[in-house]
Amino acid sequence: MDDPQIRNMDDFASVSGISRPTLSKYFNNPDSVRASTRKKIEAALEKFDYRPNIYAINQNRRQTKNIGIVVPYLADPFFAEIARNVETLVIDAGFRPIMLSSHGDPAQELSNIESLRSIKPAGVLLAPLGRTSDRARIKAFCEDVPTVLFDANLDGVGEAFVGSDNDQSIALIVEYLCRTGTPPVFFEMKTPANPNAIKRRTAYMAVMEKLGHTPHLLQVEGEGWDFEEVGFREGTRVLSDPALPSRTILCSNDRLAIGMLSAAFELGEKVGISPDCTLRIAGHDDHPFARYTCPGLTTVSQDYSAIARTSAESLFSIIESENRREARGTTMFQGRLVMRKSA
Amino acid sequence: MDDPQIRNMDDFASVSGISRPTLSKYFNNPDSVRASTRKKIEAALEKFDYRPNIYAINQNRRQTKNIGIVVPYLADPFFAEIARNVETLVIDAGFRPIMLSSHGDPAQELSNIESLRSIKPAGVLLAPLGRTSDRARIKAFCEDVPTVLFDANLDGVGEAFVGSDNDQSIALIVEYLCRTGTPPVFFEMKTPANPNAIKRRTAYMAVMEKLGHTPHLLQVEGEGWDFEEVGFREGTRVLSDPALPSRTILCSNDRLAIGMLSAAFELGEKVGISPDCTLRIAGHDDHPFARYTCPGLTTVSQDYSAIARTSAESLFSIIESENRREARGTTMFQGRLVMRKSA
DNA sequence: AATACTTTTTGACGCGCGTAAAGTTTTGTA
DNA sequence: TACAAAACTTTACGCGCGTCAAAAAGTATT
Repeated sequence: MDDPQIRNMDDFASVSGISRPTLSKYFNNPDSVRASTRKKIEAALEKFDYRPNIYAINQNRRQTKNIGIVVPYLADPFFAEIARNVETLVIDAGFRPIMLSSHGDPAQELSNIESLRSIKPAGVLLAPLGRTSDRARIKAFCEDVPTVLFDANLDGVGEAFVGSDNDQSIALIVEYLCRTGTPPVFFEMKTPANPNAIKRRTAYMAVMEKLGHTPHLLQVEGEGWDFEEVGFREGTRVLSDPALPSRTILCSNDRLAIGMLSAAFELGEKVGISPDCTLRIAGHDDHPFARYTCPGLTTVSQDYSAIARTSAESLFSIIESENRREARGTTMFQGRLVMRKSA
Repeated sequence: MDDPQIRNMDDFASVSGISRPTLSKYFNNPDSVRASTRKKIEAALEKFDYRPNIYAINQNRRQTKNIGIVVPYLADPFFAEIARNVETLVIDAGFRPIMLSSHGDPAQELSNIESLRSIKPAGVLLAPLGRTSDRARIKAFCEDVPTVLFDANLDGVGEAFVGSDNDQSIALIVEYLCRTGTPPVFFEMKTPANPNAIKRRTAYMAVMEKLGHTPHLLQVEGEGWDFEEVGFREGTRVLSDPALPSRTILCSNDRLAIGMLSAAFELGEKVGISPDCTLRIAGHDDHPFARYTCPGLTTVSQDYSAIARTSAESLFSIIESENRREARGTTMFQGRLVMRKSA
């Protein structure tokens, strides 16, 4: 780093011996200038500490390099993990990720996309809240900004959707549970906050009917995103109820199951598949902590990295193709049964 | 919303009947204009959809309204939770939070602060990686941008530090464990990734000496941030070792403890304080999931929201005082014993 | 009603960079 | 060596807003 303070691209043009428009081309895309010029510029960059002013750049470019990433609840390790995957892909593709969490709140979700609008992103990767999302306002946003939905779908909103096939994954675990013991009841929140809850409920109903069993829903009270707490509190209640229709419980997601396993432990229930067990509990998602429950949680895994990669790549291709609207694509990945000891 | 497209502040000046410089004042600080003009402007904002271009604003203002928030690992619920607290405070104070995760990687941490530099933030709230952080480069950054450290300290870096008093909190739990049973061994990673590990180790040594007991460190292998995995794998090994010096284990953090509880369960150990138990396990942090382990994890809580609030507020006051350097302040909050059933 | 004070308007410049047009140099090819 | 194509330089304008100075208008005080 040398002495003369480089204040702008003009200064840097002087010291590097390259004209400003060429520098501008270079910073926009280093491969767009001749190799010999590129070398000169990069040699100068070594010597002098200069970075283009990001605000001046974005003010004038019709399209920024920003990509918004919005997830429903970042403090949920499932979303934290998928967001981390997406973020890395966005950086590697040469974009600037702006990560926002809706904190489970539809108003925050709207405020997030409005705040994204003001930074004129090249595109947005949105995992919506789902049921509680303001579909109309989000749709309006997607008209203006190329957006790919992931994790949860909103019919007809955005350029594409990438997620898990809940029908398939729920069928997978329900069939497994039926094959290896008594058919499961389905444990969920009456007014579920998590995005795919309704899909999973209907998938459970359908596959139980198909297998010739009577579906049973345990729809418990509870608001918000503190799923473990709901699983624990309502699990304690449900497990103490002699009218519980089945001792095999499929939870709508792993976090509910984690809470319920804790409740079962407190109640002295022995959870698992061995003959002396009194209860089976299964979940859905393969949450990062699911393998450390007691016993380890049997669940269905979602392919985090495939979902992240596919949604990011389809956004990139939409951005590159100058937003020309093609048919709205839907990609759904298959769940995989993760057999541990809880069911 | 009316028809005429408002493209910039000039357009909005026309339709609102207020001059552009006055509008500029208003958007900078609504209270800086007369109430009557404010009303006129806000009436026009109701009718017309206009928001100042954020890039043009920030290009010209010497100070932006951006505040960077950097945490070591956002997929760790502890940091997710504290980051969520901080983010809310930043928004409420009228700033724009830019949340970044270092993903446990010192190179990423540097890349995060460099990327923050380019958006010219008014200030930064940084929870450093600690031991592995590039102290010199971070210090250099803090010379240019007002920065408050939280969670982990880097000596002499930044304007202030806000965190937990590890000496006090470790003493609290060690004294409790000694009072109620055999003195604990300390379980940690040999080369710990989490920021406060070393502080906790030395605090454990000191308080054990003070109480007249021989400290024992179990320093296990393991890299990275997959603490539950380390706790499980090495916990399995350690618990099977007949030479284990004490059946009371204090883990350096709750995530290690969660893994170890899982290992204990697998091994058929009964963890807890009742007479028939063979093992006691305690942690540190009061991790969001600590109450759902089997049994519930006895630990020391950190005051998330106090740390968040104090660090945010001290940054705000530094920003308002125009960065005039005062003495570097250090605030440490006391831990609180959280007695559950594991110890 | 006259005065002093506050607020707004008018007009103008600058921020740092994107980008276009026209002219000049370099490079690749025959 | 000549010549066309590609890359670069020069010149110039524009983006949307911050900000300043001077003039005008509005408000408060006596």
